[in-house]
Amino acid sequence: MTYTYEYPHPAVTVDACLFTIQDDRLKILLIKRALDPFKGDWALPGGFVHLDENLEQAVVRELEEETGARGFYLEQLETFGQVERDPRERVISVAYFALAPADHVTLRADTDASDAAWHALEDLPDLAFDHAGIVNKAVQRIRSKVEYSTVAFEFLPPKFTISDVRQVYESVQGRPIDKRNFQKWLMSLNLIRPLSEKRQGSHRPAQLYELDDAKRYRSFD
Amino acid sequence: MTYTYEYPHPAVTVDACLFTIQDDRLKILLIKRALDPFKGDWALPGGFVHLDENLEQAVVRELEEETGARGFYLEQLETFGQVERDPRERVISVAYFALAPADHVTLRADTDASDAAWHALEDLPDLAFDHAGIVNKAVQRIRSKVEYSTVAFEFLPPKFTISDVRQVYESVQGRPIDKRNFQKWLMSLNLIRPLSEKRQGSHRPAQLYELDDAKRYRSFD
DNA sequence: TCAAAAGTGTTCTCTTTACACCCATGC
DNA sequence: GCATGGGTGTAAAGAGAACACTTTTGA
Repeated sequence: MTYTYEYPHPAVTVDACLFTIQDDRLKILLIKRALDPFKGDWALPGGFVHLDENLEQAVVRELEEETGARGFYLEQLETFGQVERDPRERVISVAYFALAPADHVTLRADTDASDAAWHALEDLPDLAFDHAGIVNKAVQRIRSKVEYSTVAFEFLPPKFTISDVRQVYESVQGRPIDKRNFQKWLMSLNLIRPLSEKRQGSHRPAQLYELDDAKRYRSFD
Repeated sequence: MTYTYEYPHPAVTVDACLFTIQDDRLKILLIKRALDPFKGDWALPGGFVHLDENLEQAVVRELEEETGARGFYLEQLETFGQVERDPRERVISVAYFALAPADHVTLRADTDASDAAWHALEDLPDLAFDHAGIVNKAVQRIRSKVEYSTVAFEFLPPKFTISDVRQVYESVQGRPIDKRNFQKWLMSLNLIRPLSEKRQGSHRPAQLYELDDAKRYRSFD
């Protein structure tokens, strides 16, 4: 079956930059392409938008296919439409970024991808298409968003300690943060509630907190 | 002539929110649609992306057709792709916003538009498609961008007074700003250079300045 | 001489930063 | 008892906000 139009139409894809924090490093999910073009190269998960689904639905579908997980924080990043970005035909890609706690995701390769893996940002392989540029933009966006909003909590599981939160900020910003100042600041935001549990370890137990759900995502100011 | 594809393709358009400041108010350029759908309604200027042009080129082309002007500050806003947003076929629209000094633009209606006019934001007519939502997003974006970058200067002509700058900020933010604090802040940024001219009026002449071009667009921090 | 906008400093408040020691647990 | 990360306060500096009068011109 074929589809015919009076004017030429581009193809439209969605691509996702799914980030998580693992081993105190910001990491991104990449898939190894099983098909040409760029067969064997690493690339962002993504695919063509179906005509009967919204853009967000397309990203959610693609991410679910790759990771088996749902319910990521998802936000549109930017649309990339350079004429020559895909050698096959004119392809306009709407890029999204998504955030998830590492344990929320179970990787599974599907038909489009021969492999899927987390990659630390400081150590990325060469990427297919213009995906390196997309990843750059996404990283910039997350770094700045963490400064003026509560997105950082999207990297955390439902129960967490204050040190967990601080480590997220340190991983994203790539620098150490003063423990006392950070705690004071975080508490002044009134975002989190202490639980009656503590986390045990071979040291003093740490108070666990949960995010006040009404405040799950907000900008400061 | 027709165009045939193996899979269905959406149409892709660009839409532009061109803002200016006129009479101390933030205004947006709208065109009155000459054709169905939404014939006779006001809408954002825009049109279909040609397959041999980049997205930015498409916006520049469309704006030039409507206004006869070039060289706007232009930035991608967001892509709108709800399934039902256009009654004709699946249309995905990449929205941009553009800023210009009022005197940079001469309106001219072309074949697609029976009319083109500036509209104050507090007094917008009903808009075609989902354009009201696009305008909302664009206004939010400009308001916040003015706070953390030098975009405001894109509303100003090459020579301006400090009061001119302040009035831009007041118009965008919709509230008065303390004259002394504003001047201190602006000067501390080291963005502008005094000229040897002054602007005359029926009051004390005002020092004219120009923007240091190396600093035309930058974020604070 | 009056109306209109230009130009100019100081004080106070609040926010941000720097910095060091004791605590509770597991081994 | 020692190693590990958890938990806590104060002082100094810097940024932002409040606030009023004199100057220069054209009419």
